[in-house]
Amino acid sequence: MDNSKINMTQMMEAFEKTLKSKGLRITHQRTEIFKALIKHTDHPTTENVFNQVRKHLKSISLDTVYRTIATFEEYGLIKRVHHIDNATRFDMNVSNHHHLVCSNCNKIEDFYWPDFDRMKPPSSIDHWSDVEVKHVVIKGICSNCRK
Amino acid sequence: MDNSKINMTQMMEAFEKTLKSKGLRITHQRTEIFKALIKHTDHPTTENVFNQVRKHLKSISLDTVYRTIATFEEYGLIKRVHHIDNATRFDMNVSNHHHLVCSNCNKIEDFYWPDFDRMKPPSSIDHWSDVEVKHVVIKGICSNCRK
DNA sequence: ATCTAAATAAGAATAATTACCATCTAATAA
DNA sequence: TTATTAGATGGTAATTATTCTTATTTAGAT
Repeated sequence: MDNSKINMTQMMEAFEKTLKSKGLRITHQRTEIFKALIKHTDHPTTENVFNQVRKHLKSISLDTVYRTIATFEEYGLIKRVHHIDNATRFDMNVSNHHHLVCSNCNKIEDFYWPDFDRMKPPSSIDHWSDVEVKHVVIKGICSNCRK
Repeated sequence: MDNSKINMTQMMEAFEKTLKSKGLRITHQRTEIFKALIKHTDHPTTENVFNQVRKHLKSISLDTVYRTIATFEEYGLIKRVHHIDNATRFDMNVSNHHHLVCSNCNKIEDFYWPDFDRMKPPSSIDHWSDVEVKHVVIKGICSNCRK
């Protein structure tokens, strides 16, 4: 068995554990949607996920994908990426990371920036409380488009 | 005459100069839309602008507001704010600044962070070129919602 | 004042997302 | 294992944001 399958199994076990601990049912649809999200690490739209899941579950409805993704987001299993074009995109990477967005093709790439993560926000925002997200978006031209 | 009117006059003159230099016509609609944007510094949606302009130009069409805002954006007169909720929002502040977003009421507030602006992105993104935007979004609870 | 390309209004079309409700099913307990 | 039931789903309609189309209007040049 190759590594990707071992990881997949581990991820699916963690997924089921999370759902159970939240009192959420483990349905065929949720399982397939989660698998699709693992497979699509390139910030898919809801439509992308829908099409992927349909390959294995032909009766899946788009609304279920919307609802399920919202549920996953609510329980921290995925992150909603601030809209870049017109469709919302999602990210299985829930660790602290940032985004590169290609001005040309709208591709989104994750990157890490520990030096930034360690910075304290300026005192001018002290009137805001519960700062739980500090996210950087950098726009430029990706290596593909530069060619 | 109070200061706000002096500033308004200056801004409108700058606006007309910009349009002329780009070969764009100075229409009644564009003028009213620009005035509405000056008035609405709280990151309005297209619909917000439309409603404001309608007070003075009852025949304005929503499509004109969309088109005009796109034109203004193209020529650097306003900035598009990365979607936070479902509607796109705009910002008359085209200087280098960042956004605070309230997790509770979705209010967007501008802030400045020179220490961040001076930072060089991590070398892990060196394969991207033409980095022209480096923007931070901080999420928290605004002073109003904290009360 | 006239002309013409650019801009607009009105409404239709499209795209993304959400709401509704009848039906189905996962999880629990008998 | 089966019955029960609240939670989840499918299909479709509705809503919301945005863009397109086309006939008409108008800003700015002549």
